[in-house]
Parts: sequence; C-alpha cells; structure tokens
Amino acid sequence: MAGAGSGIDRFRAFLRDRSLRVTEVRERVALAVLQRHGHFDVDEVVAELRRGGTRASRATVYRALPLLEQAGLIAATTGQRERQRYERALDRRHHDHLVCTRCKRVVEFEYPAFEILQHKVAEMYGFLLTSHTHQLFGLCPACRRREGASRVRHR
Amino acid sequence: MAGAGSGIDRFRAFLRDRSLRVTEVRERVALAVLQRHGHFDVDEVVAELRRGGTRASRATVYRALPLLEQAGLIAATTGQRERQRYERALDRRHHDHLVCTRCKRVVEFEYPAFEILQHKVAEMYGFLLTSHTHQLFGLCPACRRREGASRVRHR
DNA sequence: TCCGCTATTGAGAAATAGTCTCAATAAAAA
DNA sequence: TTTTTATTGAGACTATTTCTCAATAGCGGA
Ligand SMILES: [Zn+2]
Ligand SMILES: [Zn+2]
Ligand SMILES: [Zn+2]
Ligand SMILES: [Zn+2]
Repeated sequence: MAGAGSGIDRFRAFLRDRSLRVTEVRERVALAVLQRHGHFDVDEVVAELRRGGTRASRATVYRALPLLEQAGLIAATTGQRERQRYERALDRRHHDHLVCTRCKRVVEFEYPAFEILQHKVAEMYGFLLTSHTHQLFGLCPACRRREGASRVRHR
Repeated sequence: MAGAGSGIDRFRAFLRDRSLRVTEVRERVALAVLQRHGHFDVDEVVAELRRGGTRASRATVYRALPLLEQAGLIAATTGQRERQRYERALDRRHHDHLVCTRCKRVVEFEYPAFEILQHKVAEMYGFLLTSHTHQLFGLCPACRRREGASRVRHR
C-alpha cells in the first residue's frame, strides 16, 4: 500500500498532464485529504489545513477537491447535488435512473436484482432498509457518438 | 390501474392516520402531481397549480411534497440533498454506503455484484457508464432497538 | 350550525451550499 | 530574470430549501 507520497506524485502528474499548475495550496490540500481516514467535507478540510498552519480559502478548497477526485485520490460519497425532483409513484413500479451527464437525458430502468441485493446487504449489517438512492451516470448513445469530435477541453 | 381519485383517497387516509389536516391546498398539490407523467420539481408544481388557478406558496408546496412522498403517491428521484462529502480513494477499493437515517452512522459495504450489474444495465441502454451514486438508507441495529420505545411522533 | 382550538398557510427573511468576480500573487516558460 | 498567465483569497452572489410569525381555516365538540 502506497502512502501519501505516491498520492502526491500521482496528483502532480495529473496536473502536469493537463497543463495545470502544481501549487503550494493544491499540494497542501492533497496532503490533508490523504491523511484523512473517514469521510469529510469541504469545511473539515479547511479546518484541518488551518490547524496545520495553512490558511486556504474555502473557494480554493472547493476548486481543489474536484481535481483530487478526477486524479483518483478521493471519491465523492454523496451524489451530485442538484435540485430535488419527484415523480409519480402511485401505480408505478419502482425503478432507478440512468442519467446522461452531457444532455441530461434520463432513462428509467427496472432491475429487480438490485433491490434484492440491497435488502441482502442491509440484512447483512442488521439494517432495516427504508429507502435508497441509485443513479447511474454516463454518456447516452447520442452523446457518445458526438463525443468523438469535441476533444480535449483544457480547463 | 387506479386513477387520481384513489390517490387522493389514499392521501386523505394518510393524513387522517397521523392527525394531519386534509386541506384544500394539500389536495390541489396531490391532484397536480398525480396528473404529471414524468419527473418534476417543486417549481414545476407551483407553476402547474397557478395555471389551474390555485396560487399556493412555494413554502407550502415544499411542505406538501414530503407528505405525498411518505404517503406513497410520489417518489424522490434525486437522493437526499446534503452537503457534499468525500473520502480517500487512493489505495482503497470502491465501496458504497449504508446510512442510518436516525444516528447518521455510515457503514461501508463492498459488493461487486452491484458494479457488474450496473455495467450490464448501462450497456443494455447503450450508455457509457462513468460513475454512480448508490446509498442505502435505513435504521442501524442500535437505532432499530431504540425505535420500539420512541413511538408515534405527532408532527 | 357555531365556537374555539390549533394546524396550516403565505410572504418574506434566513439559512445553507456552492459558484463567481477581480485584483493580487505566484508558477512556469522564455 | 522577465514575462506570461493560471491560481488564489475575500467577499459578493446564486440557487435551493427551511424558518418565522401573523392570518387563516380545518375539525371536534357544544
Ligand atoms: Zn432501486
Ligand atoms: Zn423515473
Ligand atoms: Zn458502487
Ligand atoms: Zn466510504
């Protein structure tokens, strides 16, 4: 298991790869999150940095975390925060959603195996399951095709 | 398949069950959402009502939708909107989360079948899967036990 | 049916979370 | 070292949701 050191290296490589700058603050944030054990949010990172004598602005941390995520150093544990939406449930079977991240198209899918496994997992940990969120994100067929053209996207 | 009528009845029963009042506005909101076909958000409901001559305040609709959800007339299609959180991903295997809605405890689980099925579903619809959110909500063992005592909770 | 109690409503204020602006700073290239 | 330009910080701003409180309206009992 590699430590924070190799994480930093990977992050630097990631930044250079897309001609982003390897900065003091970005490295501090990277070190801070790599030391963490559990789950954390933006302000916890800011606080951690401050404790270590680095005063980074919230905006900067907000900007850094997605980079660390893209570099594979951290993962978001809560989905993408968007406006709450609903749909009719009466007389409809439960289903989950496949969402195109480019055109926002939503496809509904019904796949009972998921629900069965979810209950199995809950049972395994003694939880009484009451609900779940399950959304798959990706590119829909149309956007996949279009994707070939619109290439690299520097920042 | 039962129409909006039986939905209203069910909603009334739900309200009476917990000594909540069956009001004009709540019924209007219920009717509005039961007519809907696809996904919708709060403001779309407000607009729909207004079109039908009912001027309900956004706050009221915000208050009514969770009731309709609890009554089983509608379902939220986006997870629970909460502050974004992260966790270290480097040198960790992917996992999803089981969250206790009472004490907020988080249990991590790793269950490869989910990821395999997710890819299968994506493929089925021609999507190129890039990420997902998958969280299970319920009561953890400790809170389940405690739940026996703390009963009905009137509003 | 009318009365009284209190839940619900409306309107806007407040809270919450995240993004944007822009002048100052600091990487990296030359 | 100089030049170029990405990044930073601080706070303003946006978007979404929740809260506050006076006015209104269900609902149970007389
Ligand atoms: Zn599901
Ligand atoms: Zn749906
Ligand atoms: Zn997963
Ligand atoms: Zn986790």
